[in-house]
Amino acid sequence: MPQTHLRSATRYGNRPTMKDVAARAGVGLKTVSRVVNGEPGVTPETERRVQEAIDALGFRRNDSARVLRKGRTASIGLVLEDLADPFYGPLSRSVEEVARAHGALLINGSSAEDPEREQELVLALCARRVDGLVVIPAGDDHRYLEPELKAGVATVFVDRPAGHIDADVVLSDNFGGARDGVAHLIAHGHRRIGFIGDMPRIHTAAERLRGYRAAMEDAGIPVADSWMSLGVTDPERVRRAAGEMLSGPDPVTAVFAGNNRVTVTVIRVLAEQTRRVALVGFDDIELADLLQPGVTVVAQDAAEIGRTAADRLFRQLDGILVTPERIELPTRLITRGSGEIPPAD
Amino acid sequence: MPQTHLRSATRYGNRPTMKDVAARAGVGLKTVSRVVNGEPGVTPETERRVQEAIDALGFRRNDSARVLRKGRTASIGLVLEDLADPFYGPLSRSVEEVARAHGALLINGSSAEDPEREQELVLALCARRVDGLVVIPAGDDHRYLEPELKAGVATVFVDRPAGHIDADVVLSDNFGGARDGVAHLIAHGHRRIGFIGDMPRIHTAAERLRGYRAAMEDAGIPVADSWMSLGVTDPERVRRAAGEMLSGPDPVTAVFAGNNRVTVTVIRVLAEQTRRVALVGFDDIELADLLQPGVTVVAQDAAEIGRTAADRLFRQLDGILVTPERIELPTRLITRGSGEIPPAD
DNA sequence: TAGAGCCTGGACAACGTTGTCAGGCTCGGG
DNA sequence: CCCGAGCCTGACAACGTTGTCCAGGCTCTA
Repeated sequence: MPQTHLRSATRYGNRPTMKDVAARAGVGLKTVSRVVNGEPGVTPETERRVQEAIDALGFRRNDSARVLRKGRTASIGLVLEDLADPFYGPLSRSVEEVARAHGALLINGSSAEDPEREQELVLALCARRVDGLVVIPAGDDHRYLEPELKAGVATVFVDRPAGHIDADVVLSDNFGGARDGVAHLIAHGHRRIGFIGDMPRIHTAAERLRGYRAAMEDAGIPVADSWMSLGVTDPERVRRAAGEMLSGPDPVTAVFAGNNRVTVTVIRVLAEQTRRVALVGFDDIELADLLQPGVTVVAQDAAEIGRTAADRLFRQLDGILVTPERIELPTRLITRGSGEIPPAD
Repeated sequence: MPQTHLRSATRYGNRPTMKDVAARAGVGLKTVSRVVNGEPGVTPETERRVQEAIDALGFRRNDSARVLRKGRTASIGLVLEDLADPFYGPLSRSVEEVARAHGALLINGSSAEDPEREQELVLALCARRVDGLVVIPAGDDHRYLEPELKAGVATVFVDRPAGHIDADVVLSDNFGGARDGVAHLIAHGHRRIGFIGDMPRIHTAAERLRGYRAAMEDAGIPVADSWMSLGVTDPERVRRAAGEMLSGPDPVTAVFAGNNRVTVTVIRVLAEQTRRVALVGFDDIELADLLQPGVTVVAQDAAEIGRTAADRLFRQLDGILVTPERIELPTRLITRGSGEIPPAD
């Protein structure tokens, strides 16, 4: 019995509880609770005594117990691909900002594009009873979330729709953006245009590829297989892919890069070329305007996407929304030079 | 009484509890707990029945209750300045990676360089009983953390030391890095070198300024006041500051930029100059090698800093460390061209 | 076949907080 | 002087889980 007491006392390294504060202030437990939560009905004198005890003991309310009692954690989870990616930093920050406005904290997790890890993270967040989830999906089957949705966990998907479940999704107009970007190249006289992008099993990559194809078809240009390189993002392979489409029997005069990582590598490759090759990239990159030439991109607004998703999440939590929706945000073509280079052949 | 039951049932939107699972499986509550936690002492047959009930009900353990009971949350907090800053993304990611290896989740918070907000965030994290804290300080007085430290919250400061308390800190060798960077300019013949940095009340800024002064003094070069611009980071003011030191009566032939944001703006200003001015920046920036000329920088390894800090945090949690230490990580001078431009005067 | 020992399962308290409710006090009016 | 209204205060249960402890049934051996 004394042992039990000892253990409980060292539990959080001797953290005082409301009971301790109450004892020291000579009041009841509930009175302490009232003071801590700013509830009315406490005499100034009593409040002063309690506050004194709180300061003296360094008391800090235990939110775990509070959550258990109240059922709301005032925290939301954000599962994304990789926080180190410059696209996700601002996105995460804007989600945090909205959460903060609603008094909630943000728990971040990186899935590293691994579906299993995504599920693991999401379920861990659910076990902590986050009030809501913003998920940038890595996998394409999210039925494992059904019990959670039924239990009332607000959920918004971002960047790619959820697989096999009906949920809100906020994303950029990947198709339209890519189509416009490629059309821009065509408008500048290009016909042999290369495409380097991620695996089509990734929704954004598939949509952008579709946009590329649509633009080419609209212009009546048949696409050669050698112009497309899919499932390629690591620098080494992008380098090889770009090299091939630039030197083949039917060399391209322009390249459309499917995402920011690809764009960066393509810039490097093009810098080594003697021939001038046009480039439009999907996603903006920092300092793109300072390069020679400036890099023309199809930009998405990561912060705006995050804000929109988080807004929707909290509206779900307020019980305002019921029907899952798909929200597509427009992209913006930013011309800086690289996309306006005329074909050299 | 029936009302109470109704409320409890709708608490988390009808989330099943171990009690519900136990009832459905026809076993005791504790048996469910054992199955969920993989504890021994359950027949395969019983386990099967329990597992079935769990799946049927979509049960997910409530970690809030678990935490309350066990005293460990398996989560750590990271308070930084701004997750959208390219320096902090990789840092956060590497902290997350270490946390993950220890089975912990990461809660992120951005202080926006506001001391009050920092404190608010840190205390909110403490109320949630995070096991540990990694803090990039915004304020310079952290005595408010004393009760927490005493209560056993592991804490590591990053980038700047804690104020008025004794705690671990992991940072770059800001002084040495800046001194080396400036010495590099001096070695290339410069004598009139400008310095643009943040307010000296920020530790890193002060250290870098000290490094600048040390390098100049080592070379026996007296520093003119008009060469130094402190407390300047927003583009507009950097622009003005740079303009002044480039056009004054005693114009500089080289600039040392105190952080990544300053560097970017200075690059823009220099690009507009006819005269060629040398530049070395503190912090690496993306694509720095693709610019004309490439940007010479003093680089810190954000990921390594995060990893080191998180490692130390968990070592504290394992009870291995006792004495707070200051760990300084080396910086690396990366020459790319802009720092090797000879003085033009 | 009886007893010892092991294995499985369940009852119960506790973690720290908050919602409910009732008791006691003060104050003013009749 | 008494009574009711209104304000403070505190006792108590409950949130969902896990640690402790004990009971009952089984196996194995003598």
